[in-house]
Amino acid sequence: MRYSQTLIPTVKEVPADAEIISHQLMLRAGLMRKLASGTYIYLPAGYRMIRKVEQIVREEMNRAGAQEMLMPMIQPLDLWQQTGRDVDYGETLGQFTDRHGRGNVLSPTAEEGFTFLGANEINSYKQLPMNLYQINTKYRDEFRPRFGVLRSREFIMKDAYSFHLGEDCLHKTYMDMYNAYCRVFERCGVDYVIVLAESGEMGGSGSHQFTVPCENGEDVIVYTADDKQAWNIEKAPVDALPKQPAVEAGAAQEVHTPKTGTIEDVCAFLKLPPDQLIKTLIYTCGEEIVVVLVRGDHEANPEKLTRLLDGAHHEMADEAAVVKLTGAAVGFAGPVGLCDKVGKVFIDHAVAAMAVGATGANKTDYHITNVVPGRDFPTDGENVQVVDIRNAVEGDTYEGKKLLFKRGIEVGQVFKLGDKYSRKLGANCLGEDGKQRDLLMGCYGIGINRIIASAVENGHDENGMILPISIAPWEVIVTPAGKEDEIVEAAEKIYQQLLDAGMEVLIDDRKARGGVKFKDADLLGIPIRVTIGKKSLAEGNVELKLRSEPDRSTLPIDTAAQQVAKIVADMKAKLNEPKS
RNA sequence: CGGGGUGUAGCUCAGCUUGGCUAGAGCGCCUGGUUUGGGACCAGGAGGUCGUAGGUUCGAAUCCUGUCACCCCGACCA
Repeated sequence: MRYSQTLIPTVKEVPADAEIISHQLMLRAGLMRKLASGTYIYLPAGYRMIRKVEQIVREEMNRAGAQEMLMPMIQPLDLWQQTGRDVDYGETLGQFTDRHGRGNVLSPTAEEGFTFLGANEINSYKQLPMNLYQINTKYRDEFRPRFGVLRSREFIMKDAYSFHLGEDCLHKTYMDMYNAYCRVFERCGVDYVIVLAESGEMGGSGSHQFTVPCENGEDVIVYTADDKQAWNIEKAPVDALPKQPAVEAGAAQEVHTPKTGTIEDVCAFLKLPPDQLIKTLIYTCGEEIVVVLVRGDHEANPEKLTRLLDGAHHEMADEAAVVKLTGAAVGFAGPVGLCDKVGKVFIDHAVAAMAVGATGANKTDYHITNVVPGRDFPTDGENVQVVDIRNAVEGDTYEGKKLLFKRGIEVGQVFKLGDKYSRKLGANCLGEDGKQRDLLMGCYGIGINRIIASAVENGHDENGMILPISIAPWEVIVTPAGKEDEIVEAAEKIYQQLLDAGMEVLIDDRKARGGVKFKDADLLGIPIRVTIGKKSLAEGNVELKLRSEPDRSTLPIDTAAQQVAKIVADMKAKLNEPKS
């Protein structure tokens, strides 16, 4: 590829609306441009990277026995209504009505489509296991796109769906995909950690997430101090806190606390630290009211609640429901006298461990102090459970081991879906025994664009990107530093030799000064630069500069192409080595 | 959706508080010349309905109102 004939619009200045380094560099290096909030145009260099990542994914999927196909991106709404996910996805689901008045969905993921296919085409156990995938554009109407490509509305995802009868069969494919994912991320040259995850909107019964540790990540990873176990924050379990020693608490007492709707206000007013408050969260789950109690300084964990409700759809109660239940304005709910009036009460361990606390009085502008769990409200009973229902925080332990936190970018996730979709969409088949059973499914996603952003987050310096050779837009850049005929001719010759040796090469044939070319080559993060300059050429040499190394070296011009080919091969081989 | 911020040349921004000649700078782009291994220099040039609609005014980039777009924080409130 010739630089002069390619659109690589690098810019010197940091774009004003890019906050994080990967976003800045992807714009500055001319990989992409923004079309609108959360939608990006991929330019030639950026798209080359996309295709290279796709190709690695494709090879590993095929190796793992999955078959590539293509699902429409626009899907009928009624298919989504059959699984109820039109509701579960909510506003994030992009929809439009066509000229015939039919509802359509812009696919944010494709369980429905693939299950539809499975329902129609899989009839016998003899076809199983079956594992299908696509690499396709996904659309999610994010409430707030941000961080460039990390949370965009439109993105490219590899999504695979497997079909089985029997847990063992599902588990085997699940592990095959798990291992394939490890190979994908290793080959792409990104560091990753595997964490136990909740299955979120997907529903199901087992999941691992592949996360690239990085400061700007949106996900929080929780791991034990011995580094043996890791979870997504949504899933991380915490030990129950030790019961605080009982104190001589007087009787519970109502206190007038005007205009104190938030924990902060209440703390300030009552002069209590937040860990002595009990937060009362009210949810509706169908017709049932569900109450969750957590300590004032803790956060309830929606995924843990979902699990406790067996995946039933629920949401925060609206204002009217809260007023109706508590008889008070929002902000003054409390457990005292409330537990009999609701369907379920989940009390976090940390609340049950409190000796005494303060909480809402179910009366507008009043709180109650000196509340003793177990005395003033029940901590057991038919509808009351003490459970782990909050997010882990600094200082928590699990099985006695200290929990630590770091941020990361989720680049892939594997799920066991069980029969959640197959049951609803009638995807069943005949087993060996001639009996009809629902198929078990697994699903497996990889965010293609996020792999690139992650690689940039973790591979850059003050001059630009430092890319792994497997996903860099070009493996080698040939830079003639000078416009003398002999330099240009030598550069063209070595360019041709490198091409002939099967490498992906960019020749910077622009009529620009050397410095400009070096800056752009660095910004683009091309792993290997071959420079043809006057001085070294006179000695029969070219220069070699690795993007990841500070120093340059020289190669004899006659064997340079050969040696560069070897370096490229070595770099690639290194990425293919199994992780130590 | 709530809060905050920003919209002026392709990019980064100044000008707005206190309205007033033809709206500015740097980078980028075009032409000519000198340079030529780490984002060169000199000279000349192209490029802007100041997001948009309305209002106030003799006069609006500047003041007021609406609206749109973009960015940041939050959306678990008890």
